Amino acid sequence: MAAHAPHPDAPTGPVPVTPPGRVPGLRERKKQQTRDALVQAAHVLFLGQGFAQTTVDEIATAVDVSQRTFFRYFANKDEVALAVMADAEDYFIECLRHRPAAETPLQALRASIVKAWRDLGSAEHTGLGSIHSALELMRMIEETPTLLAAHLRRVTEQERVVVQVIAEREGLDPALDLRPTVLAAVFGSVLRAAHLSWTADQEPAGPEGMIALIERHFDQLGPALAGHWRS
Amino acid sequence: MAAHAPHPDAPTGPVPVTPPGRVPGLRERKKQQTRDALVQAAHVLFLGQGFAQTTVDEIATAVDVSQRTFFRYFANKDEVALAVMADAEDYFIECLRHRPAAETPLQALRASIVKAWRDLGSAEHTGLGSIHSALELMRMIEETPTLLAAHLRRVTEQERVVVQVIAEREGLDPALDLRPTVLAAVFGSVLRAAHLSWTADQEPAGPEGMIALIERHFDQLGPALAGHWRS
DNA sequence: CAGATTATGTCAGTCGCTGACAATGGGCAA
DNA sequence: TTGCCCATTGTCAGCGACTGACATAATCTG
Repeated sequence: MAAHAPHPDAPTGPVPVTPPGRVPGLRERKKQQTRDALVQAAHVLFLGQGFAQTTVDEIATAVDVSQRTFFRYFANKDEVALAVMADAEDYFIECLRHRPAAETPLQALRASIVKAWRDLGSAEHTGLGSIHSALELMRMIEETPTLLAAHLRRVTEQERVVVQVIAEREGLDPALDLRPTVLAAVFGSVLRAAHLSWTADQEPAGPEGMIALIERHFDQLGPALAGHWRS
Repeated sequence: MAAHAPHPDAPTGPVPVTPPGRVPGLRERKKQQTRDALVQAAHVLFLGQGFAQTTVDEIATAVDVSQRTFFRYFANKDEVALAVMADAEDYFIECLRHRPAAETPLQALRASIVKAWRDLGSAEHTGLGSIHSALELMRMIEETPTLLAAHLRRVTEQERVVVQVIAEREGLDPALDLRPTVLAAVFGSVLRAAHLSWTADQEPAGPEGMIALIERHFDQLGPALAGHWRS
């Protein structure tokens, strides 16, 4: 589920981070707890009264912490809304890392999102928040300019990670060979197109519906790049 | 150069908009003037002391208008920084609209950005601000999270326009045929990859260098999507 | 030259976000 | 257990982005 450093600090110094298999300890647990509570409360409020209409104060007092504490967990209001998406993306990267080397890069990418969606869809809860509410979130993101902007930025950052993973997988240097970069970019854009057409749909089809949409978009990659369309 | 409505309002009512070939009139001219001055002043300040370190007040007083007036021209601080990019994108769309129908959709897109960059590069000034300062702007955008986010959002909005133009061009309904959407997405992502590698370069190569970069990235489209890379 | 429009300035206020400092409370060694 | 260290939190004060409301000044229309 990836740690997600509280925010400005990434200690990395002595060893405040949980040693591999050790029990987190009370302090760490409470932290995770309030973080989760903040995300939870924020989602409820956002979906109930809208993103802009919800103040950070409301979220904080709902969890009974100070506003200042909220900002120690999230750099800004956007971040708390995008938290679940971030976790999902991390899981996708994990899937990608475990793909068999025999697969084509494009195949590996495609198989990874499908797997990620299927797993997160069946798991019912990604640690918190069902897939269902995550989907409502996606629609909200698409409708809220500032959120959409922040989300797109996150996505492009993840794309860099994808470039790195693909490059390692194929034993290439992304600085010399443009293919990993281009592939990651194309992959990301196709995914986003699928997301968009998903949220545009009035029908809130389940995760399986989303997977179907993704597949359909990928299937159009070849035809779209092909020569003349009227033949 | 596309109107860019002052902001919250889009009259469209009687006819305050300039009738086709009529002289703009004093009021309109002064408006355009202060708008340009604001963009100009903002760029100087941004490049000189950084985006975050520049307050809206500074920009406004530099042009000798109130802060409130600034916000009547631009919805937020981001917008004034992205204004030139927006104009460039509008010009690109214009180029795309005039591409011969004989070209493949992908060819038309590719030819359009190249033409857009070349024209804007040789024109020396896009109405204001040379290409050179525009390039510095791009680097700043890439380095400033909030600006990057806003820029990405703008880009995806332009992608919708591209979808529309391509669909009309080929006589398709984008709701039924996914190819325009997928193509636009892929095109946008490849372009962005080129932009990124541009700003990553220490060498501030001119517009021609950028065109070369774009071409190189497009040439990798096929190879990137092809099967196994190690053959 | 009126009188209708429209851009602009002023003012006051909300909200996102941050630095500084003090207080609380868990982690841990003696 | 005791007591020290340090992390987390709360409080406070403040800056800057942004907005609504209203008054003023400028342009445009006839």
